[in-house]
Amino acid sequence: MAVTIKDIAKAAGVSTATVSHVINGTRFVSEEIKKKVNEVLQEKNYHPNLLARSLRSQKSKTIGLLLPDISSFYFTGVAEGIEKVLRKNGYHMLLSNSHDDIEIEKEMINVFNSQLIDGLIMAPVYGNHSYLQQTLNGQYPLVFIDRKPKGYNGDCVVLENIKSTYDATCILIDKGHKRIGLVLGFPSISTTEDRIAGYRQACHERGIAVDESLIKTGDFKYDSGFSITKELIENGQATALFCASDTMAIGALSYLREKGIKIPEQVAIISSNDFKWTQITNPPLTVVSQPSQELGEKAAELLILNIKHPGNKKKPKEIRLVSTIVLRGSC
Amino acid sequence: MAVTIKDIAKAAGVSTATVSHVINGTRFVSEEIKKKVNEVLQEKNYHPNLLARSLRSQKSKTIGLLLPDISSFYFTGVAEGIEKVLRKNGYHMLLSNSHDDIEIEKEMINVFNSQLIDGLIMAPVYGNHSYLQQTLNGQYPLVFIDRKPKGYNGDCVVLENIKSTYDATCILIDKGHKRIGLVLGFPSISTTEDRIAGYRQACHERGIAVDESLIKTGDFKYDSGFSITKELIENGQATALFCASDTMAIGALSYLREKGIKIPEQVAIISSNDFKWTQITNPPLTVVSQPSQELGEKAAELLILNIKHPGNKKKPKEIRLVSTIVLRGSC
DNA sequence: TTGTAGGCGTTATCAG
DNA sequence: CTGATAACGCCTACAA
Repeated sequence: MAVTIKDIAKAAGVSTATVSHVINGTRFVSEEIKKKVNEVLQEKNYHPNLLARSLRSQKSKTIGLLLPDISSFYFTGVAEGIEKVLRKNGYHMLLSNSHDDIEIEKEMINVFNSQLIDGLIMAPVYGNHSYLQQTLNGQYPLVFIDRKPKGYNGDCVVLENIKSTYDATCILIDKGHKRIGLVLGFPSISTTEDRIAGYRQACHERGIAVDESLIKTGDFKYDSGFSITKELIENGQATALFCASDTMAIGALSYLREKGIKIPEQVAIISSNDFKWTQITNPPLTVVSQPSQELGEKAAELLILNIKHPGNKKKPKEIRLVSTIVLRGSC
Repeated sequence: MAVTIKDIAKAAGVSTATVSHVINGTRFVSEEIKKKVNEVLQEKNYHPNLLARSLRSQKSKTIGLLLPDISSFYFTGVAEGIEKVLRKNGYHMLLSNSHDDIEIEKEMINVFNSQLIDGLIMAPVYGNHSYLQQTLNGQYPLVFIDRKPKGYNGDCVVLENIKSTYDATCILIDKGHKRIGLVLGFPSISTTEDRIAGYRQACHERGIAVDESLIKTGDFKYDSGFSITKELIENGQATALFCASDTMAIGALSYLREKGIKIPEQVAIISSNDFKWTQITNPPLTVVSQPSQELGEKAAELLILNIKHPGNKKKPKEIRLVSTIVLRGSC
């Protein structure tokens, strides 16, 4: 049995209230008693029961993080940024994986609803999130990351995907490409839609007709990157590709390499996400360097702000971070 | 205020005990009452307060996971394996990052000691772990992963690093290399020591004298991979490299590429960890494919076993998983 | 077959 | 300045 505040009180000859106040510094205690209590605390190696504390204080100092894929390089960077800020503020993180499945997402939210967390950061999966209206009764603040959910309005921290895809497309067009294929993630999530919008805008401004068959959606995974690329090259005669994720880009590169297609001579490529390994492919990849850590930090800061000031129920806040394009040999 | 069991009891005209028993199916309740209670439960959208439940039952159904680097591809795979098994068993996961710093590790363990978790999985950082003897009073079971700690004995799930490094070294020696450099992680952690042991054994058996200056330790990061490689090549005249982590291998490759050194003609390379991107470097990397997900799964299974059967205090169990070498163009 | 009531370890509200 | 004591929400003897 772990040692409790009661044990300390008895051993120090004071009340539990005094012990609690010594621990938390929440009201005046004479130096003498304080010293005595601290001694006993040390001696008995006391550690507060956070469960009991949370139950009583209605604050768990824990936030939930719901990611669609915890082994994605991108989301891992986000998680690290979040963790950094949480640590600095004395919060912990309960991590879950929605596996990009809305049923699992709902299930996890129900778990989080059990007073376990003071706030939630989530990347909403593909699907309709209007269910959050009922599921979540403003029990705790919520910050969306990476994607804006459908059917629910809330604070979010996202990337300027319209602009970065616009820029990337312009770069490709300016290099003379007319058939640029998009290797995208899930359809009808905001990042995918934004990317398509940016692409269309660039094509439109540069006077290039958009061939819808060059816009393909997948699931962010290697295999879909591979197969979409195959289609775009074989059937679509694409001469350039924009990949929405590093993992899909690896799939794309694998296909190109397998077919002996030269980069960038025959097919140019720009990928999202900048990781160390993008420098050592041959040629090195031109990438949209997404500030994943910073996104996590901003989200955590915003969430903690919302936790500390629950009153601020104005219109949802939206933070947009810009990515930068790093030009390398692949285009 | 969230709806409690008391509210349900009042609304359904029964006692809290009955409600609790209906929820948990823990004693007989007449069909009629059961139906009524369930209706109210639905209607009021009740969710149990897991904190209160945990406080009462002394079980939180949550385990802690302490990793040295949550953005490492390898540990991310481990986390995913753990998460998978936990989910299947109705457990949650509290994730923390020790940043390979023993002070942070201690601090996090103290947090975990606060009855928050039913068990802990951790990859011990570089340093002495005898402090665990006092810090941990068998409050909850603990499973170490990836590395065996110094100064503390406990269950662990690790990789057969002696054998895999032995095999890798043999491959390089058999290709005619006599000056094989080791690009390792932290000194005196078990994985590093095991790798050195495997290397020595291979050299010894093949009649090659070990030049100690070819054995270099770092911190698993890109920069140390880069600088160690520079040293090994420039000063050590190494013609082959074994890298202890993917990230260090990227650093190594960056250096080699920068210097225009041909792989594998001038320098051969074998790296730990098999990720998709290792296939698209030029040439594709020969790797020690480490079963990171499986390691996570095994660790979680072992931990849950220990949680459910606390009596088993025999000698610490040690599970060793074998890696397989995937031959590609880099050696 | 169901209800009452005590307690898990804290914090917070009273008194004193 | 400090001590009792009542909650927090749930589970579970024990009673009825």
